[in-house]
Amino acid sequence: MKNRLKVLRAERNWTQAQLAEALSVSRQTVNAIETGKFDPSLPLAFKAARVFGMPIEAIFQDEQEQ
Amino acid sequence: MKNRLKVLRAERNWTQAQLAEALSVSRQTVNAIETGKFDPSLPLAFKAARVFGMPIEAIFQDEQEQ
DNA sequence: AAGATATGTAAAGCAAACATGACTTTTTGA
DNA sequence: TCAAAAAGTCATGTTTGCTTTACATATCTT
Repeated sequence: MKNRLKVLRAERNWTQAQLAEALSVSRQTVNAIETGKFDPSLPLAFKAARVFGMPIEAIFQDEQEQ
Repeated sequence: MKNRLKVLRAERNWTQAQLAEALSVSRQTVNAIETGKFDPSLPLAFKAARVFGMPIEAIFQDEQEQ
């Protein structure tokens, strides 16, 4: 699962801490997701979609082509 | 998190077991998600979107309006 | 009535998604 | 240059997604 969080954050000049607060998760969680340590839960992905005002698919991409 | 899995299944005349196989999860997992016991992971939501040929938002709905 | 099929549910266990706290490294700006 | 801010990382703990096994119930056919 790839994601564009870092880019979307940069476009808005947000820090990981600011995004974390907008999503009501910890800064470490945002960092871990950005660096690919784990995938967000579905509810968190929905929150991100709401925060960025775009569909989930525009933020997260399934890299499993299978 | 609400979902339309039961309806989408019915439209296709699929059993929970058939959907489970298409998603490569257990039948109990499909049942638990349908009955709201827990939310699917993001990768599993992507799989469902691929199986049904529609965006994640057309299958799962965030009911938190907050 | 009896068997087959579909669904619901429960318990136990594992792995992944989070949390908190603390520390190090990198980037930034005055 | 140097300090502050941002980002990265590690350890530890809790919660939740998901598994397997097992059993109960409902419906449908024969």
